[in-house]
Amino acid sequence: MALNKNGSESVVTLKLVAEKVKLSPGTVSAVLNNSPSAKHIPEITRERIITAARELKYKPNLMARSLRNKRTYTIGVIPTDISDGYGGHVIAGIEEYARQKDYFFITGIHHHDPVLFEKYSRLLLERGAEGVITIDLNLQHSIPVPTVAVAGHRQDEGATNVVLDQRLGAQLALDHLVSLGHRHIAVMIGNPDSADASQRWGAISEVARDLGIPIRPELTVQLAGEESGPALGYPYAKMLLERGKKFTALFAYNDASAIGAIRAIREAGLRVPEDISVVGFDDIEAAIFHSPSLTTVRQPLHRMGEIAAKVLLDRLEGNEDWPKQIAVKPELVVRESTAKAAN
Amino acid sequence: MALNKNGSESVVTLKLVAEKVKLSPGTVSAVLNNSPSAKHIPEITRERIITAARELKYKPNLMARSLRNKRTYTIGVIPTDISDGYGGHVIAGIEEYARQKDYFFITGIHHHDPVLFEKYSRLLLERGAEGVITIDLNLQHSIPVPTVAVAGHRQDEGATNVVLDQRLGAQLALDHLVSLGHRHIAVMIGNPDSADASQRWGAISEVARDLGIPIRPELTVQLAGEESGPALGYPYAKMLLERGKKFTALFAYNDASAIGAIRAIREAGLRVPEDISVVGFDDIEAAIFHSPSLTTVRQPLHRMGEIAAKVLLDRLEGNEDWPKQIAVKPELVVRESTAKAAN
DNA sequence: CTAATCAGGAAAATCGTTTTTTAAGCTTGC
DNA sequence: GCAAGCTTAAAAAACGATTTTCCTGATTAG
Repeated sequence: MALNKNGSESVVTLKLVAEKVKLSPGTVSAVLNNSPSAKHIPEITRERIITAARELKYKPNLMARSLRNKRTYTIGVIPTDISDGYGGHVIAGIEEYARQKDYFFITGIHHHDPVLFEKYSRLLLERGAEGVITIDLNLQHSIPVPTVAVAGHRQDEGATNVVLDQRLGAQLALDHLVSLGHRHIAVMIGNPDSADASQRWGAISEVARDLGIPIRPELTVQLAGEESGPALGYPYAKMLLERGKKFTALFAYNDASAIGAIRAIREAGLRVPEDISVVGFDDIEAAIFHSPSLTTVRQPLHRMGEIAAKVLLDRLEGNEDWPKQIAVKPELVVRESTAKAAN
Repeated sequence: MALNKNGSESVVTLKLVAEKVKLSPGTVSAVLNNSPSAKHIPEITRERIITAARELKYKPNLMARSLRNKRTYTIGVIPTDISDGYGGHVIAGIEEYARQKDYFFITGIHHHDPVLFEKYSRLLLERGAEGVITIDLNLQHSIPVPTVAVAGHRQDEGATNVVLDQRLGAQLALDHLVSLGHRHIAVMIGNPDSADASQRWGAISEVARDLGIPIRPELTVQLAGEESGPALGYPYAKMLLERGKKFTALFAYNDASAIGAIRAIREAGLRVPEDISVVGFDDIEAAIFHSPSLTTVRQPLHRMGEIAAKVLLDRLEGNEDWPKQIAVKPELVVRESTAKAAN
């Protein structure tokens, strides 16, 4: 039964501070919180109280405060995964912002299992979460507290979506390829399960058309199946190559599939980037570790986490005027996997 | 000002349950908690209470309970990083176990900065953390609550270390290399900052000696500096190669440095694994994404997180008989980066 | 001069539990 | 026949903060 050691000294309560300044706890509380009921307390008394509190290192007991205020200062975070190099980055951003604002966060990792999701979201609410952030979730289950979805596209009232500007991502990548002389560009379309797949593909085909190099259907494949990681990209890249249609660049759905595709390209006796340039998406760790290191469209995951936390906390603090959607801008990271078009 | 929606219906308190069964809140509480003071309550009354509570879906308010019990059911987790493919895995394990046991966890990510570490550990205690788990931390700062260190080697009273069995890791990797015919094995020794570096190097040289192929000093390099990721391994592998001493296998400090080393080896005109086999350590995501995919010693990070959580929670529940150290067993994952020795 | 206002702060209520104390109604023992 | 001892449960105190109500002098308005 561990007791509440707060730092080092024994616990100092409001009553203790009150005794020290010979005032009542209520008065001390009012002054410390600058509450309206303290407007008649003269400056000199205020200062006495405040210095006393500082000297004693008074820290309000959060449980007591929560009980009284009916606030828990806790948000729930529901990521698909945390160890996959996506969720972890977003969570790091959330953590940073939330801690700085003196909020807790608690999590439930569901691995895309709807039953677990259901269970954990209930659990988090029971635990007193005042709001929820979901990460990479497409489920349309309405949650009775303010919600922010990172890389989700929720339509329900009460939800804010933090999404990537897919149009810009497509623009950056295709501009880069076109400026290197590529005209025959193959595209891997994401698995329909993946939250961003359809929007990204839409953006890519629009931009390509605008650039005057519409994507030819015979140069596209759509990923499918349960696989994730590079094993996902490999077979589809192989299919693409076996069609025998010529292309000098491949815009993969993400970094993982790009890496799988590079393997397939090499096995077909071609080189990256000399024969085929490859662009990924996300900028996961492996993108820089790989050889050749990947040119890719970076998602500012940490920042997306921060933004999600900021929007949610603002709402919890009473801001009624919250956005339905926030788009963040990706950036292009040019590395070794892209080069001038072969001919 | 979000209120406490717990699930769907309006909040049901102990008093409500008490009214429904026409008993006092105290009695209901005693029965629900099976507390000693309820030992004279007859079975029939108990059942009435319990079914009523179930019907109303009564869930005790955690804040109120914590306030009264001086328990917070919260543990603090202090990782170096969460988005690096190490901390994230460990945390996923902690999360799973803690949630199942109805504990919260809260985090402070310090990125190896001692000032931040100091600040966050204080913060977590102020927040009521009853115990702390550190991840990959070598600092010797004593914390006034029960502590478990994952991949740390703390000597202070009150701390349990959850570590990898480095001896076994070394054994697995070297057995593998030796069985492939390697006799001239180079070793990268970890950065002294890294929690496991010295123990791992100790284990490797012991095992090598036992196998009759002592590691020759001219075939070792020690990593240093602030870099992490493959950029860390690259220059040191280069140095190693430039010495001109022959070796057919390299046991890198970890996967990241292994990947950097492979790059250096290739630039020197050699092939992996045909000319030089490379073994990594950790089994991060990039190990399988890389080409060639890495043979590596896998750390069961998720499991280490679970174990850490279990030990800590057992202690918090009153178990006085806790271990000072728990070693978990790595396993060898053979992939493409190792092959028969060249000659 | 009296009534209303105000300054300054104490006292009490409250949040929802848990735990300790008290108490009423029976039974039992002598 | 009556104190002692069970049963069964209510009542009250406590956890530590916040908020509302109340109180006492002093000041001001009419």
